[in-house]
Parts: sequence; C-alpha cells; structure tokens
Amino acid sequence: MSSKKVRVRFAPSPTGPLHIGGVRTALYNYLFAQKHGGDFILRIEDTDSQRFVPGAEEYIVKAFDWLGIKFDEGVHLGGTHAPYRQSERKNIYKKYIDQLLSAKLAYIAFDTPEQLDAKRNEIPNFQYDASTRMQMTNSLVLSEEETLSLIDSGKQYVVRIKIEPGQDIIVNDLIRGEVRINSSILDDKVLYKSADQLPTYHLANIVDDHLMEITHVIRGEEWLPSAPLHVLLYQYFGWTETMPQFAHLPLLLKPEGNGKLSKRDGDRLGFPVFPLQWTDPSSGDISSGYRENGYLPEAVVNFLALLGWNPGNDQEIFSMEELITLFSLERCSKSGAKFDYKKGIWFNHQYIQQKTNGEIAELFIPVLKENGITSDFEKTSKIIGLVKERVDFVKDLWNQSSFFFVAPEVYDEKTVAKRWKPETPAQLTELISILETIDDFSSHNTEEIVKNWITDKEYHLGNIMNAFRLALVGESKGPHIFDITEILGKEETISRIRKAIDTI
RNA sequence: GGCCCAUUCGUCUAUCGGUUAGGACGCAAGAUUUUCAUUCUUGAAAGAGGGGUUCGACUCCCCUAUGGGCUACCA
Repeated sequence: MSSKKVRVRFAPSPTGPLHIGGVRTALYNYLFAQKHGGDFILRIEDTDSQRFVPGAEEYIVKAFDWLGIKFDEGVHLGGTHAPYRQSERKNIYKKYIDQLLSAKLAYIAFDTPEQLDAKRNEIPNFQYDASTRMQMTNSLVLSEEETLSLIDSGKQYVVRIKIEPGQDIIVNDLIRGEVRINSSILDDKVLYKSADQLPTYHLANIVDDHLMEITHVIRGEEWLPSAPLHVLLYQYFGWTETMPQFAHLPLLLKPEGNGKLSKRDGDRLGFPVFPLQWTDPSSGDISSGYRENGYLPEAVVNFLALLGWNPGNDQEIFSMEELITLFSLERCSKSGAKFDYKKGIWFNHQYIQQKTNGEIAELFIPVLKENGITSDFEKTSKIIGLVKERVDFVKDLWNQSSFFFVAPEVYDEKTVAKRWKPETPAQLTELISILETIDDFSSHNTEEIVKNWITDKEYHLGNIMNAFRLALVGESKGPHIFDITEILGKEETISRIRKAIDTI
C-alpha cells in the first residue's frame, strides 16, 4: 500500500439521467474516499458528441446533492485539476496522442467506417490488430510522405493504439484478484476519433486519471474487458509506477429474468431506476425518480450500499457515517445482484419509522396541500405519530390520515353491513349525550368514560366501537379510536356521529 | 462465434477445510389489536452437475452446465 493520498473519481457520461447502478458505483467511491480521508472527484466524460444530452450534467449534480453524496472536486465545484469536463480538455489529449504517435506506439489509420463495415462482413470475426493491420490503410503500410499528403489533403483519420501480440497483460483487481489476458485477443482500439476530433474514452480516461492523480479506479464490471487495454496504455506512457489500482464492481441485474437492469424494467415493474425524475428533452418522456416516488435519500443509499457489499454481520440499517467506517472493497461481492425493489420499500419503511414526526411533517405538509388541506405543524406531527408505522412512503400517509382532515362522505358498504346493527343509531345517539358531558377530551379520559358507559349499560363493546369508528373514519381502519377523537375534538366527533346516523 | 467474469434458500447475502449452513426481504401460519395496519412468534426454503486434493469440502483445483459482461471513430 502506498502512502499517497487516496483520490477516486466518478466519471459519468452525460447521455441521460443517472442510472441507479451508476449511483451505487458513485456511492462506493464516495465511501472509499471518505474512509481513507481521500478526495472524490466528479468528472464529466463527454467525449461522445453524438450522444450528448443537454441537462444530463445538471441532473447528475442534483441527484448526488439529494442523495448526500458529496464531492471534493468536480465540474460543479472546480478544483486544482480543472477543467473537469473532457470536452474542455481537448488540447491536453492531443499532446499525449502525439507522444504515442512519435513513440510508434500508435499509428494513423485512414479506413472509413464504411470500409471497416465491409471488412467485417467479408471476414468473420474481423479484428483490427497485428494480424490484419498490414492489409488496411494506415501509416504502417503507407510511406511517411503518403501519410502526410493524405492528411494534408484533408483525409479523415483516426489514431489507433498499436498492440504487440503474444504478451500477457495482468490486471490486479482489488475485488477479483489477478486477471490475466493475452494481448493477442486485443484489437488496435481507436484512441482518437475523426468524427468529433476528440479522444475515445480509453485515452481520455487514462490521461485524466493520471493527471488528476487518481489512486483507485472503482467502476462497473462492464469495464473489466477493457482494463487490459488501460493497463497497456499506462505502460506505453511510462506511468506504471503511479497506475491506479482497479476494482470492478458486479452489475445490478433485472429483478426478474435476465440481463442488466434497464429503464424499461422500472416502467414495467413499477419502481424507479433513476434517483430523480427525468424528462427526456427530445421526446418529452418522463422517467420516474426515487425522490418523486417518496423514497428517503437515506433509504436509497442504505439499500444500494447492501447490493454488492455487506459488513460481514447481520446489521442492515446503516447511517452514511457507519457505512463510511465499515466499507471495504474486500467485502464487495463478485457476482451480479438482482435488483430487489421490494427490499428497497422495506428500507424506506424503516427510515420513515426512524424519522421524528416533525421531520415527516415537513415532507407531508406539501402532500396535504396537493389535496387541498392546510394543516398546522403541531397537528400534522401528532397525526403522523399515530399513523406513520403503517406506511412505507410519505405519500401513503394521506390514505391513512385523510379522515383526520375531511369527514367521511361515504361509508364502506361491507363495514356497514357487518357493523351497523338495528340498535346502533339509538346507541350512538346515547353516546353523543355522553360525549357532550366530557370536558377533558383527551384520549385517555374519553376512553375511560365511554368504556364505563358501555360496561354499565352492558352493551356489546365491539358493536359500539366499530360503529363509532365507522362514523368517524368511514371504514374499518385507522389508529386507536380515542386518539382519533382527541385530535378531531368534541364538536367534530359529535357532528360526525350525527351525520352517520342521518345518512346510513 | 471469440474473450473475460461469476455460480449458497425465489431475492440480497454470512460462512475465509470440521456449523443442526446463519440473517434479511418476500411468502405461509399463529399471537396481539374492539377495526385496518404495525409488531411479535413460528414455519417452508439453498451449496448447479461431475471429477479430483484432503482424515474431512459450500469453502482449494479441473471439467461441464448455466448466468452475466465485452467484442464501435459509445461510454
């Protein structure tokens, strides 16, 4: 282990909203950086001008802000290694391309995409590599004069890495151990594109990681096959001494069936795959987000943390601070994890319970507003205290508590059939007169008085109470009945009983 | 097709050669609750298959099978 300061990065491509798998990768990077007192950098890899989507970068920044994942440097913060947007680092890459070119570790290729396609159709398993490059149009087969005159004539070209076949390349992965592959199976990857005059991911990534002094590259498993190429690039540049350590994280898979988790799974199964809601700027399509679906950021973080990592014991609920102290790459699993969104709901339930009634009230008051209700903080908090254990999401609170704010308009038929006996109206009228005598309408006091009355009269407790509930709530649900009457107050309670007697 | 990675209950996972293979989600049953939930208790549920190595393999090695990823002038 080197004593260098840990520096890690999350480097998304601004091609759309941030996928939940990307969020997990970023989270692990963040936890790792925090744990080692290191830096966490947000770098935007926008070297594909074709796929650039406006607003994506802002979305990414907002999403991390909501999740509580903080960066030390990045596009939105600046820093000592700015700029952090690859499109703004064009000139930097040019220099390194030239370095590779003059060292004869890369070469210029003039083959057009059409020619390459033709080649691929013609030869099965065609690969641009040591076995084929001498049959193509590039600076290896052309003389220097020919090459230069082609460039001068404005002919489009790419720069390809020149890979020597037959050598073993070793990638030391912190999660998977040693991965050894032979360079013969690698192709001469394009490092510099003619299409948009920008480097490809591979080149930009290595140059930036080097320049930004990245010590650990923690990324998704989809990068494992290109890791040998990256190692080779570090060798070509002579940067092996400072080459970062790699850790390839297992992928997040579809909840059912096979394959990588995708946006469509979320739509189909009814759960978000993005942290925040996203509106596609070109199609106008809306993809739902965790935040808009009522998830608490702490719950999302906790849930994601456990998808591919565990502390080795039975603890499941963790604060960010706990995750930071407990996290380690060694305890990351190697195999892909199916996305169990039902467990995500359970986590949200846990966090709702953990929050104070006041904290939930802050979130619930806007929901009340949407339903046309204005309620003060005190009352709202009190109601939340009575119903929050029955909900998974803040928005569910409305279903569970609407009767506190609005008297029932209709009475659940089934409950009426079961609970409304012929003698009920008379008993409830009697109950009204009892309630009218009560001055202290607190839950405990009202309960004692009403129950004494029922006992004295030898009425059936269940019948009275259920009819009473039906009058107040409109159906057979809800918290302790005298907790409801306390909040409703004497006047409203009595008025609801009258209304029930009149309408049923 | 080629290359790489992986494989414990339905799902997420613990186990770092000797365990009645543990926990959680979900599911089922029961208890509590005057209602509906919550909660609690209990239960069903797993080492892909085949070879080795070893006194002894879920654990180490090999093969097969299965799953996943990559194979672009995308990241």
